[in-house]
Formats: sequence, C-alpha cells, structure tokens
Amino acid sequence: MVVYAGQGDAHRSLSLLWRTPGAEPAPRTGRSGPKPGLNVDSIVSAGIAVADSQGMAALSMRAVGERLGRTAMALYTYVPGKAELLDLMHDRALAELPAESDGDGDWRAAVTAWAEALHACYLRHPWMLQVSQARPVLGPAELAAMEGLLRALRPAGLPARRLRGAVGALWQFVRGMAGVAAEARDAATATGVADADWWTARSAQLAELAPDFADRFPLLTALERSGDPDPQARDREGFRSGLAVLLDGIAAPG
Amino acid sequence: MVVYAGQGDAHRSLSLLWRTPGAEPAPRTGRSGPKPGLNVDSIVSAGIAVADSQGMAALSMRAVGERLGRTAMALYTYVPGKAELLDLMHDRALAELPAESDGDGDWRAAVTAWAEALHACYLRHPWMLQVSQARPVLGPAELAAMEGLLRALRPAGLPARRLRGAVGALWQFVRGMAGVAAEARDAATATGVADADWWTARSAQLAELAPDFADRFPLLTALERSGDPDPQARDREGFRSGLAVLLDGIAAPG
DNA sequence: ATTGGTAACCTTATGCCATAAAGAGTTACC
DNA sequence: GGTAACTCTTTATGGCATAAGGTTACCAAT
Repeated sequence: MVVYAGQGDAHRSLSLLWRTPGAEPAPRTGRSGPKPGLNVDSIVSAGIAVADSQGMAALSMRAVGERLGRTAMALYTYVPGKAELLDLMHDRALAELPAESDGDGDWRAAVTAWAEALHACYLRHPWMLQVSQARPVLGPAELAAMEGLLRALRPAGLPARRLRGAVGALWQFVRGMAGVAAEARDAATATGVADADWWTARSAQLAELAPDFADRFPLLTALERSGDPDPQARDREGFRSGLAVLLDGIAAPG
Repeated sequence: MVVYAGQGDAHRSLSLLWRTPGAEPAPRTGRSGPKPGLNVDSIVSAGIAVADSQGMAALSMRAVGERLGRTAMALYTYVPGKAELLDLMHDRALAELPAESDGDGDWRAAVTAWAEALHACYLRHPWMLQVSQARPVLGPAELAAMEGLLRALRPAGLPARRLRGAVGALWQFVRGMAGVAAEARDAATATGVADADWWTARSAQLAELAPDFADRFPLLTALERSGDPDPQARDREGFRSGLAVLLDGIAAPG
C-alpha cells in the first residue's frame, strides 16, 4: 500500500545516474568472459515498462528480469539493488521533459508550459509519485528540469530568496496535483467505476457515517457543492487556478 | 525503499475512521467470549510509535503486535489489514493539529499558523510523507484540517474557484517542504553526518562526476551559491519565502 | 591448441513480509 | 453443564530482496 524511501546507496546511484548516456558499451578491450547480455539502460527501460503497465506494486526485480528473459538475480550484475534502479527510472522518466521552454519573454506562458509538461510526465508515469520526494537524488534530468524552470522564471526578475521559494512551491504544487489526478484515474480503471460514481459512493458513505457532516464542516461542504460535479473537470480547474495563484504571487511586488 | 499505495479497502477504512472516538467500549451486553485485550486505538498508537521511532520501513504487523505483547495475527481481529491501519495512523496524527486558528481577521497570520502547524506535524511523524497523497482517505481529522484552512482563508474573500486552487497549492507546498526537511534530518541522524557535511559530500561527488556542472546548469549553480550554506537555514528560508509567494498570490486581485 | 582467469549468469538459501486457515483457549449466557 | 461467541496463536502459503556460492563461456596468453 505504500512505498518507503531513502534506503538507496546515494553514492552508487549518483555514479550510475551521471554516466554519460552513450558511454555504456565501454572500452571492450582486454576484457574476458562472455559478452554482457544486458546493460543498465535496458534494465531501466524494462523497469519503466513494468511500472507503467502494472503499477509500482508490481515492480519487482523478478518482474523486471522476466521481461528481459532473465532471472531477478541477473540484474544485480548491472544495478546495485532495487532502490538504485528506482532512482535511475525516475531520472530517465524526467528526461522526457522538453529541454527548452519556448516562451520568449512571457514568463507566465513559459512557466505554465513547464508545469504542464511536468504534470503530464507524472501522469504518464504515475509510479513516479510514489518515489519519495523526500530524497533528492540529483540526477541529470532532475537538475535539468530544475534549470528549465529557472530559465522560464528568469524574466520575472525575482531576487534569489524569493526565487527559491517560488521554485519549491511550483514543483510541489505540480507533483501534488498530479498525484490527485493519477489516483482519480486509477480508481476509475481499477474498480471499473467511473470517477464521478466513485466520489458519489464515497460521499454517500460519508453522509451515512457522519450525518452531521454539513454542520461540522460547513465551509468544506459549501466549497464542494459549488464545484463542478465532474471530478476530472474539477482537477483541471484546480490545477489552473492553483497555478494562477502561484503566478500572481510571483508577479506580486513581494 | 518505497511505499506503494491505494490497495486499502476504502470502505472499511472509512467505517473505522468515523467511529466516534469514545464509543470504542461498545454495548458489551449479550457478548460472550474473552474480553478484548486490545482495541483499535491502542493498535493505532502502537503503529505510530513504531513508525515514529523506527521509520516506515520498520512498520510491520509483527512489530506493532510485539509492541503490544501479541502476535501479528492478533491485530487482524481489530483491523482489516495493514493498509487500513496506515489510514488510521495518518488520520490520528493529523488530529494533533490545533482545532482553531486564532488570528482574528488577519488571514495571513492565520494561514501561516496553519501551515506551520501542519509542517511541524509532518516533521513529528515523517512517515506520513510516505503515505501516498494520491489517495484521499477522508478521515475526520484530515477534513477538520481542511476546514481549518478554509476558516483561516475566509477573510481573504476568495471566490470558490480561486479558493480551491489556493487550498491545493498551500497543502501540497507544506507537504513537499516537510518532505525535504525530514529527509535532511534523517540523513543527518542515519549516517551520523551533519546536514552540511552530507551536502558537501554530495556536491563534491557531483562536481567529480559532472565537471561541466556549472556550464550545464548555470542558473542552478548561481542560485545554490547565493544561498545560506547551512541546509537547515535554507529549508527554513525556503518555507518562509515560498509561503510568502503563495500568500501574495492569494492577496492579489487575480 | 590448450589452459587459466574472469566476467556474466544462475541456483540455492535466508530471512523477511502480509495474511489465509484452522484450531486452541476463554468467557458469558442459557 | 453446555454451547456459542469471541480472542488469540500456530501453521502454512506465496511473495519479496538479496547474500553466497557455483557454473559456464569466452578471451588471452602460453
């Protein structure tokens, strides 16, 4: 039901993470033994494929190995362990983000594009949201994403202090909103119940368990009632309006 | 190293979550069999104690049972499974938040107080950050916390749409920042290396692996250099200035 | 051409984990 | 005293990551 974090050997993760992408094949002179049948890249790809299709819970060394026609243990030749593999998968997925944000001068558009790209990436790979954010792995793609955000924000001309705050707030916002959206989607596919119905059932149960709900949580009740009944529309709206708050805060004199 | 989410039986979790707190003892008439030696509350407390002291990775049914002088299986009499126990633990921890935010009229102060309380709660129970946010369990304490935030925000007079955005952004911001702070602390205690030294080591390794770091990530490099070298101070500052951006955005006309 | 070294890979084993199933022990009511 | 209800333990199943050590296939030097 949950994913723990922070056990990986950060040192070994970092080494693997920062190996220049093409340099995998290695010198290949003076080496004996059978040719390597696998390599780190293909293992990472297999891991992503498993996690994308079956979800984080199904990501096991055995499952990854099987997808490559090997046993689980064969992977340990290339990768120190599962935690490090997850770090590699995470950074590889972040590498899908576009390198350039193209808004010329219009930083609001550029930041919005960045946020939407990251959001979409999280939705393509929802297991990323279960990789603890409480462990900065500092892979090249993660840092590039950060740099991209800074580039987009540059025209806003924020002082360093405020810039740090804005970056943190933006990143966490996108991640959090993606989590909610991903779960809504999963609930729909996993249970075969549409989003709206799922929420209806949950609300009905809540109303039964806590008949005084509206009295205990008047503001929450009012806010719920005022929104779009379609959860998906509500998520989209929440993303847009939350981002608007953030952008307005960045634009404010401070 | 990671925590998966979303397997729990939401229906059974909700029932347990919303049982009125004092009503545990139950009617106790017409019931035969030995008196229950445990109860849900004590199991939840034991679970929190284990997770607080040993971390999420050490939270097993056996560990919780042992703390209560029972076997793992004894817990299943009271709790459907581990996923549901985790839901209960999460909501119990959130119940530590103060019921009232006291800023009269000054919504900035009230929201700040709310954010700091939630942040502190996450730091007291860092395992909460590994409970997937992508699964709204809708326990009473979680809803009360949400209601509290809405109460604090009320004087700002936001329209519903923008209010939803602000709430989402604030919550995700606090959660994300707490995650970073918690990890910094864990790295210090787990490895016996102080925060600053840990970051120094990581930076040194990065510099070795990516000698062109400053060229590839100029903005990031500049931002890092401009900050306080003490990571703890940096976290505090990041929290304050990020929150300032959010509050300014909320105050902006939109 | 043979042989020794070694890298890659596999098998086996260990010790976790959640939890299903079944039964032993305990208590309260009839 | 009997019985039904209840708690708790034992045992078993099938998963997991991974440590340890054995096996194979290839290369290079002899």
